[in-house]
Amino acid sequence: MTVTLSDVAARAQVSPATVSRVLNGNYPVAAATRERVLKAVDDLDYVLNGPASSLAAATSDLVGILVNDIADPFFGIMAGAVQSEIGGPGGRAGGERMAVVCNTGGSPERELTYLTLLQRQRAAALVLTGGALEDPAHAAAMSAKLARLADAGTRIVLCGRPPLEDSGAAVATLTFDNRSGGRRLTEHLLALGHRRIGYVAGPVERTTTRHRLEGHRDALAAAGAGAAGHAGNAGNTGNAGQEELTVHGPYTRASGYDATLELLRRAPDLTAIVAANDTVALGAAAALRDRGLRIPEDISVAGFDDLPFSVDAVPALTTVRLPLHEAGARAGRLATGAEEAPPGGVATIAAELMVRGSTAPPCR
Amino acid sequence: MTVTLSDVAARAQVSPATVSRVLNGNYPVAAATRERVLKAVDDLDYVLNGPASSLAAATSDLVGILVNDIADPFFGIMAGAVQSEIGGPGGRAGGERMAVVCNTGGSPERELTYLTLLQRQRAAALVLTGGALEDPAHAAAMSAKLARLADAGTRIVLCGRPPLEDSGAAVATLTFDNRSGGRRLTEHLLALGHRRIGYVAGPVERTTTRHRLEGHRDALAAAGAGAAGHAGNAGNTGNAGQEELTVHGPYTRASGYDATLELLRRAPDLTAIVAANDTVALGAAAALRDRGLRIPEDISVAGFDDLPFSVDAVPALTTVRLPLHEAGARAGRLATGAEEAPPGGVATIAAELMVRGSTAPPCR
DNA sequence: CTGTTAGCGCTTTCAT
DNA sequence: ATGAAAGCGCTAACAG
Repeated sequence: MTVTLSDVAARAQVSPATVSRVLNGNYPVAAATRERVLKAVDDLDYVLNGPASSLAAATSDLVGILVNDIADPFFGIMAGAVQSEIGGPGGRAGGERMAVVCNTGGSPERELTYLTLLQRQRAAALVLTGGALEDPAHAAAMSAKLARLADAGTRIVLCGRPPLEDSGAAVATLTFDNRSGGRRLTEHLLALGHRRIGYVAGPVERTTTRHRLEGHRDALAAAGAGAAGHAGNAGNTGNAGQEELTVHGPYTRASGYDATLELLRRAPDLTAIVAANDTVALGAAAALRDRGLRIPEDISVAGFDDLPFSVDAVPALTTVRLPLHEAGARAGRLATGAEEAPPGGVATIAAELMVRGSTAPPCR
Repeated sequence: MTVTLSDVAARAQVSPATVSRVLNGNYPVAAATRERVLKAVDDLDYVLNGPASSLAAATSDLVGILVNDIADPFFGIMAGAVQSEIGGPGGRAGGERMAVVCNTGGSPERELTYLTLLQRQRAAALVLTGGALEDPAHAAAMSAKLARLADAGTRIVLCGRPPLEDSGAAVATLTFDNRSGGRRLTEHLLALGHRRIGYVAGPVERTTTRHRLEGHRDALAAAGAGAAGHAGNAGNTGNAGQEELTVHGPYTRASGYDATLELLRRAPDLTAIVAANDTVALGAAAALRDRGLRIPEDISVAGFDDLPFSVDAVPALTTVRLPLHEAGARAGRLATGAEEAPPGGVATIAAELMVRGSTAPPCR
């Protein structure tokens, strides 16, 4: 019923082995023979049996992509870029890899389970995107599983995630400089004259959250120290009270909205709000608007990531640009071996401050 | 080196068949035996070989999802919803299906190639999202391939795409009512008093583009007829000049921007612009702003889809809401057989008009 | 409820 | 450059 390799072989009057060689193009075959085989394939409408092929070859052409949430453009952009480079149709000849996108929803169990599932599929490569959970037990479990996968020949790439601590596994890492980005953003606000800055952070125990927040606090601390040096007055820029001006929540618009209301309650004299990312910033802006506050006249707002919609916010959102597409594309090339791993296995990807209309000097 | 089913069997002192039965949970096994097997699996850190399993069972647990562009939230939301229902980790017991997301970029060749690739993988199901190309040759090729896939046992679901014309293949279809949505949106503008309405359409030869545009023109035609009936004056609401007020382009912000400038050039007296979707509308709004026009005082703007960012536009975007998440989830259930196909195989999903701040009566 | 026995369709040495 | 043959690791009848 279903046509197999040997059917093709029979029709082309060659052995199954030859057909296989033609199809895989990884072995010399006489041009004439190749033509004959290709014609037979066409005549018979033959489609290779992937599982059989993967079983025999002990590897598949599946590339796993782990994301928190594919509906979020932050991940969608990276996933799309990875895909464009792993050689789907239209890619280089023979490259017919497909992307298996796995939504972890930020759950550690699912992350681990997907790793197992991908191991089961004998995935050719694995790209883990976005920040990592900070739980040590989970990190250890991940490292162990990744090491096993790497041993089995699966290429591992981290994209927008900090390098693995321990694991001796050969893992290529592209990490975003969230810390510097966060620092530069807050420095920008400080330079404008802001002193009371609210911070809507991401969920706790995630590297992205922590790094961005640390950058923010680094900037505050530096400014506080500087001010103290100048006038012996650390004012409100020190870390005292910083906790009070920080609210954690998921990377969602709703979280930005609610957290902003809460911050306003805690500190009505806020002149700026920094959000964990652009989506959260949109929620923050909505809350401020609903409170009758003008941006940036009454209060400045800033985000992070520079997602496509951010430039269209009104006023346009000041944010930190992460080259998501470029990073994803590079991750895709690393996953296929088309590009060399960076020296030391880790490359840090710079974040760029984008100053736009949503931030301005505080009006006194 | 790598541990196999029989290793587990040996350790648990049972036959390989029993281990397989435990793992697949589709056959009665004594509780005690099951425990023993599970323990051996755990001890040995055994991971099932997916390709081998798929080869023997003649089916895989892969579900293909075809999208135009996964970075676009329109597709990201649907893909995420499909995924959440096909029973990845955390889904119902035993359901360990994974989603293979295929970016076609709107290219017919890639669409076809991905179909072949998924056929090669013996995908358990296939979800095709978004509008279809209108080229008859391509449509025929798609139908033929889908029929073959369906024959081979792959469940086919169309999500947000019109039903297949010919194909006798058993395909479940969830189609968006783009036409009604488009009509209602334009009716809303007409009711507000707009008569000169520009339309930034999507790419030609796509069903989504055509249906939305037809809805728009239906509304105009109806209004023209009505006006004629009343006062013998079809004014500018007839189809005369409609071509001039329509510009086609891709579903991108840039297209919205450029097309709007072009429309303004052609017809400076426009009082409203309808965009093919929200992303395009954002570009249109940006162009208008750059031209110094206020929304909605000087000119109204409307989109389509109601993507998450649309409510945060300033002013909030009037648009047509498509229940992308719900549709995707349902498609996922259809793909796994968890839900019955709708009667006749086709369900039309209603679009809901969302009137917000970006549309208002034209000011004379 | 459990074991035995054949393959599933392909790749890949090893010959020639 | 091509063919022959031996599995890859698992599932699914079929017995018992």
